[in-house]
Amino acid sequence: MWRSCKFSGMTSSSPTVRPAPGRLRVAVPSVAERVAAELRRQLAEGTLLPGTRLTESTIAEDLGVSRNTVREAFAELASERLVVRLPNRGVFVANLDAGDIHDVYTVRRAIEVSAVRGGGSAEDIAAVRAAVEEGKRAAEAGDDEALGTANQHFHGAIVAMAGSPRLNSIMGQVLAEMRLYFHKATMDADFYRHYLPDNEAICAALESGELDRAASLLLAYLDRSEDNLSDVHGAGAG
Amino acid sequence: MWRSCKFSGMTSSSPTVRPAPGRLRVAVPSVAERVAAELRRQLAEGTLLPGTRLTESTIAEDLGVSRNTVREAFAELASERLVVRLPNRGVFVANLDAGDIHDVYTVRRAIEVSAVRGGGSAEDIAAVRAAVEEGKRAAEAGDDEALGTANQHFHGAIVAMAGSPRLNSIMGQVLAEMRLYFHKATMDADFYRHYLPDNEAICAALESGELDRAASLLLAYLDRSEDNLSDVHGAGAG
DNA sequence: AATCGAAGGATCGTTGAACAATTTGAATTT
DNA sequence: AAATTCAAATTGTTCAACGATCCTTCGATT
Repeated sequence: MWRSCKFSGMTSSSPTVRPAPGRLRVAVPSVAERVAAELRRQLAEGTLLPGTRLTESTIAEDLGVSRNTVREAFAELASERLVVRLPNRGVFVANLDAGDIHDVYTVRRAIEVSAVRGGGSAEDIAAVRAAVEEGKRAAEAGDDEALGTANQHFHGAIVAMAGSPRLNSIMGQVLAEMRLYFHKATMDADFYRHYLPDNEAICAALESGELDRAASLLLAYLDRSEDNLSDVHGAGAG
Repeated sequence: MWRSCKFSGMTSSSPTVRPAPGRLRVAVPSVAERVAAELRRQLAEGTLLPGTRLTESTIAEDLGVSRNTVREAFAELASERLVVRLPNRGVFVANLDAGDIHDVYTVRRAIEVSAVRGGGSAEDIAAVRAAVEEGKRAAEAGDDEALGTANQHFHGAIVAMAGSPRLNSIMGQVLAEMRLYFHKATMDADFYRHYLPDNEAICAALESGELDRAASLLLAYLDRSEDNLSDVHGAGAG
């Protein structure tokens, strides 16, 4: 269940290292952050499925870090709702139910529509366009994985138009939650393929400055997407 | 700077306590959570001002907990953006700048407007009304503190209309960030008083089902509020 | 005299071990 | 079959230690 993936060992102290004199150090992530990143990666990848229990000591050993550090990583992931902490019982990979999915879409409707209504710079819109084309290429190549990724890029680019670090961060978390759900639900191979025309239409509306139109297209898209996903859920899970 | 406020001591073990047989225990918050709550309280109250450094060992001693526990609490507060962690330098109370304020308002515009557009149940709207009246009473009583609180209740009730746990949580964090800023900026005693008519108008529009009108009133309110706050900032801080 | 660089001290980051409290599941009893 | 007891496993929390890093001070150099 746990592939042994100690990441790059943390420092052997060579005697005379000058610690990069200038003020511009690259801010090496702490061990706790790296553990969180590693777990996040496995969650996104589907190695860790919803409901899986994450035992502190096991993860500590597997990653070669102390329990306390794992704990800090858990706190981070819990704040992102990727894992759930049951007091005295342990940490479990979040298992989204129908209500969560609806809630996630409520958040997406709020911030994506708002971002579209506010419009964006030429570069922002170019990034949206790039995601649309990325999706088309993935569809032609028949790469479903890449298609899903492109779709997330599309919606990420939509939110990025607002130029808000906080909205970007929220969107990132929400997309991570959705990824979690996707691994649980078995869905059509071309689940995303249906949305390519929507993405194209929304992007076109943005490019021609029809913000209101883009917003209503997006809203309709999100509603439909939520419906489809709920159907999948009904079929795929108990 | 730190009032000694060890919270209720954590358990002396009496020999034969039966641990409340049933499954319905009240989920006592962990020590880390209580530390986070205590710090959050002091941040909201203004005891801890923006820029203040929070030293692990000091807080650990003051609250009578271990450094590791304080660390977990810091992680929680950092995820809420109430404190900022500078690697190897320490944890500081977040010090919002003009960009942060703008960003916070971007988030508020997104989620508050969206919530209003979606409308709410009779109870939801009644809660909004209650917050409006709470504000009126505070204004009459000349209680500025209560006025600010009522205003936050008003906007909290707006978002609560969406019935989304995630949006509520986001709004809670955003309001906490604003409170942080308010303690730093010295503003007119009746800063909020100007907004009472706006709140009333928005609430009235909601009650009569004019959702679009309520949404545009709210949007205008938020824009004006952001402007006012930016002015205060320009005057009050360097 | 101003600048640069080398000690010193303080604090953070992380570890490892320890122990109490709690949950869980199995064995035992009624 | 239901209830009770008991032991094992895991979490929650503390404590002590140590290297790494930052900040300050002090002294040497140009």
